[in-house]
Amino acid sequence: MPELPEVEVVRRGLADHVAGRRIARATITGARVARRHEPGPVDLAARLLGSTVTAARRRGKYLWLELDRADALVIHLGMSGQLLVEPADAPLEKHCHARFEFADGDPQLRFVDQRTFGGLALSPVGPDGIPVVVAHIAPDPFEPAFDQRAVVLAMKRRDSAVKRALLDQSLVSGIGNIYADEALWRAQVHGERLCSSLTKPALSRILEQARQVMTEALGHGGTSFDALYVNVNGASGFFDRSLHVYGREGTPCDRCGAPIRREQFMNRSSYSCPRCQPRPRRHGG
DNA sequence: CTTTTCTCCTGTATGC
DNA sequence: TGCATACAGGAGAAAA
Repeated sequence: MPELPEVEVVRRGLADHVAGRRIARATITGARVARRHEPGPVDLAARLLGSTVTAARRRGKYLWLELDRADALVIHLGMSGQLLVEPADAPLEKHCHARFEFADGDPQLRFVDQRTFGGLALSPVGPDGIPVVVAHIAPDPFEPAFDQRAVVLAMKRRDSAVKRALLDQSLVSGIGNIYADEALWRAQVHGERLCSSLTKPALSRILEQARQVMTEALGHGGTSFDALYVNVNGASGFFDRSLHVYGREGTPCDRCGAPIRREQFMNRSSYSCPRCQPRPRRHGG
């Protein structure tokens, strides 16, 4: 559920409340949250002791805390991960997997994750400033390193559905199921159209719409459907009120009035307008 | 190499 | 009321 705008909201919260502070104690429980850290959660916690957080950074849906040491603490929220800034005496959440206490006292930072698709890892940082465990992810549309022309060319060469390409983080990062559907509605393209069947300007428009809808969502504090996605203060964004297709099966299209349809694609729900986004005829063309 | 499918997880909603 | 099932879906491993 957290996609680029939601992760960026969390990153800003970390920058405001955690940057510049020294970790006095880390408590990481359960092997799963630290599954990307081979030596395990206890070792991970021990290695963080005494480190000062120098910055909070992001690429796509990946977050990391830059530290005053070689490695960065990489965090992925997965489906349901939350980073919460709270006083030490706040009741412990049922699915709290990590707690960070700082040398200057309250507030502390907690990683809470119901479905445990998220996780923490320590990673060296490459010369480009990107942690090596994040290096396989392409730049997101908000980065200076994002080269839209190159992404369009890479998509054009692909023999797969355009929605699949939008969700492929090695092509362009940060886009998830919600914003992919919203971008495709705005561009008036069905997600099962093959990339290779779309013109370069059409592919370019889709990417533009993706960036645009994520910009707007960020301005609204992100999208939240159930209380799972929240910022570091536990508050939900309200961009869900501005969605045109996602989660709106049967309601009239905001452009033409046709009832929004829901289809299965890649074992997930896809929402689109049957009139504005006609299905491809045969092989996606 | 490219592309697709499977798997991980738990709370909530729905159906019989 | 209870039990079973579907669903939410990011990302990496595995398979095709």
